[in-house]
Amino acid sequence: MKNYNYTTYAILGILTTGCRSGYDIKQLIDHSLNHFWKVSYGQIYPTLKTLVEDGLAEVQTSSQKGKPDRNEYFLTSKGIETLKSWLEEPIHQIPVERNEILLKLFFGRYQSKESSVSLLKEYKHKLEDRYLTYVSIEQAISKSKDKEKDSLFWLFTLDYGKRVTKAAIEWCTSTLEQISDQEA
Amino acid sequence: MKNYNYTTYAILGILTTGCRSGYDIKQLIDHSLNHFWKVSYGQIYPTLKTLVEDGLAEVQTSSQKGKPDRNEYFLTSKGIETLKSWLEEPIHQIPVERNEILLKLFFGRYQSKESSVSLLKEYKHKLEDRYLTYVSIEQAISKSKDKEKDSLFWLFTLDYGKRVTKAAIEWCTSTLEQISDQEA
DNA sequence: GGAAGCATGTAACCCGTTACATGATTGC
DNA sequence: GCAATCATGTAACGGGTTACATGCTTCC
Repeated sequence: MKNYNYTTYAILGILTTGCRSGYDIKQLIDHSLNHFWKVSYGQIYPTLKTLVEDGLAEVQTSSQKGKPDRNEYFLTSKGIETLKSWLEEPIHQIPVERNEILLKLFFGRYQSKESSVSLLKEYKHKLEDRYLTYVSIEQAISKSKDKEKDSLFWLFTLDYGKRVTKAAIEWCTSTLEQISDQEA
Repeated sequence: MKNYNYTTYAILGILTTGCRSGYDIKQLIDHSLNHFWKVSYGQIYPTLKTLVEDGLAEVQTSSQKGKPDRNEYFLTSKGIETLKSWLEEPIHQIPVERNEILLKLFFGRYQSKESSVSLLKEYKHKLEDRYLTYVSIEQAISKSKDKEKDSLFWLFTLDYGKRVTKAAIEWCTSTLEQISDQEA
């Protein structure tokens, strides 16, 4: 079986959730996977094309009144098999997150104390925003009446986001304290 | 002032630490920045070339007995200015970490319970390894007699790695429990 | 009249990894 | 004799973002 990149598997997976068009896929990613996965239209449309070429999906163009035509994609059984076999594959390696603030802090000696402090404060603020976003998405999923079977798994990914973000916020607090205490 | 990519700033920063050659830079990154930054030779050598072209650094080729020639790079004052002004710039956005295991879990409904469990266990194991690596690097830095002024900042970045990794490990434990409890 | 949402798509560009090429010395 | 370490570099490829192009409808 041919190997695809992660983006292709992500799209394959999203096609199982009821999303059908490139536009739908983008919406779902932006609203539900955004904390650990991003995809642009520049990837989505070409990928959908190759899915069809490789027989993993089929297209159907539907006309709608008042809206542009939609190309709707449906997984074939081959598509479902490809997805499932990827899901069963072991994880290759945990990614190294490139972190701009750590890079700047690493060279902190060449920076004023004030500058390090303001970078950290700003970063902390962004993390706090992110945390609140996670909480609100979590509540939206928990409250939704049509408890899909997916929702448990979606909550797991949000829980990950919350825990890791919280740890990062605590690190900001601790680091800010240490920088302030230093040669006070 | 021209804008460069992060890799360029990373290399600019590393040149302040006493590393002089492309080889040295790679060594330092692999040993000290590896938990939040990676760079390959395919980036280092071309970048060093453009640093010289843009007047941010100067080269000096030195012959050594028993070893190949080394191209040693030294920052110019323009290079130091460029680094400093980047350090003072605010962070643009916190990165979205692409996470393969979250992507697979997101589609967990199409996967057997056993498969999700084994993915998580394997992931947890890798995180635990990573955690231990951080601890040992931390100890090496703390014990080193020549306490450089950099070491405090280096320890900050390791602390970040430890905290975030620990949170991720705890998430694995919690998620594994929840999957096991489910329709037991 | 204008913004926002729906909808699809391409081309240029940037960035990064991998594989390849070369070659000397040291230690097992 | 072989592996490892030191050392530099390029080319091909893969992946991703951004900007651009198009155009209709609905709501303010």
